[in-house]
Amino acid sequence: MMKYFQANWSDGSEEEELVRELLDNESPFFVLPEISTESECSHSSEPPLINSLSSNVYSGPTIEDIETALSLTNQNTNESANQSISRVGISILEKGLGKVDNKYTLKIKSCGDGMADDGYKWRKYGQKSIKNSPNPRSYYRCTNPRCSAKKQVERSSEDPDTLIITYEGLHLHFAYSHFIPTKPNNNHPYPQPFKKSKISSNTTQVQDEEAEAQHLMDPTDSNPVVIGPPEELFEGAAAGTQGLLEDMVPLMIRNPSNNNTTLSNSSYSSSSPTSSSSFSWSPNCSSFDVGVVISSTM
DNA sequence: CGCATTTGACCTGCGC
DNA sequence: GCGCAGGTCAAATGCG
Repeated sequence: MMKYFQANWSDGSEEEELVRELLDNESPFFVLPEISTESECSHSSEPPLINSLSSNVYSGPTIEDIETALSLTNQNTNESANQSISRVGISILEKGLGKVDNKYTLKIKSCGDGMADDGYKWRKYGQKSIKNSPNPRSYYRCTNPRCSAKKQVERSSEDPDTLIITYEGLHLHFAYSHFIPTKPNNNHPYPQPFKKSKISSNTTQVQDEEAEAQHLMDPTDSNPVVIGPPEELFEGAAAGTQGLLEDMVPLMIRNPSNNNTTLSNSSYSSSSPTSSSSFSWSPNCSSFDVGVVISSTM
């Protein structure tokens, strides 16, 4: 099932994008539980306190580091430049965000009993006690049937307040923010919520979608990356009966005041200055690997 | 009633 | 081959 995903992981852009999201303290994608005397997490209505937390939560690479890496990505196109980019990426990873076997590990302060909320909707599918560790590890899977991104959350044995989150796979949600600005004429600025569908009852549809994704990512295609006009892709997703974009809803609800930030802060708003104003689309923009999740454990 | 979580069973990979 | 540990599945359970 995952075989057609492999080819894209070596492309550093996914890594950069994933790193970027993991570190983006201005993004709504990583909302930490609120630090307050009321140990209650602010989920949907409170703005993230990332800025105030960042120094406590994460001492590794900053978004500026990622910006630097991304800017280098755009300014350099030849092979030597790519090697430079790779070095930057490695540098970023070495600064605190761990990467092991294509899994990204992020250590954050849990700020109480709540777990970090990265803004996505995860479904817990398992929990295991780990040998030599007093803390069990929880396994989460993205609830989007087209996204098989997973994450593992465990509490650090060294610091009970620190959560170790291991991300495996690239969220297709990365692509959402790139779709949104492309529909300025749409009456609804954001994708409309879809009626939540049961995963178990949509097996056939999911299979169809996976087949579609496989088709889109067919490495035998003459152009496996450019899968068509992005607008068509967007409309196809938005017009479909499957809630491809449904996860955007909690995202928007979570940070309604951050929508502009989300949009303007989209990775390629700054990384594609020379691209068409209507859309940023290039073979290097692999965030459009819709439905693509890179699995490192195959 | 629908959905998420819990949790024990099962599967798989790896080292001995 | 066997045992162990990590990862996943799925029935049971809880909750709104």
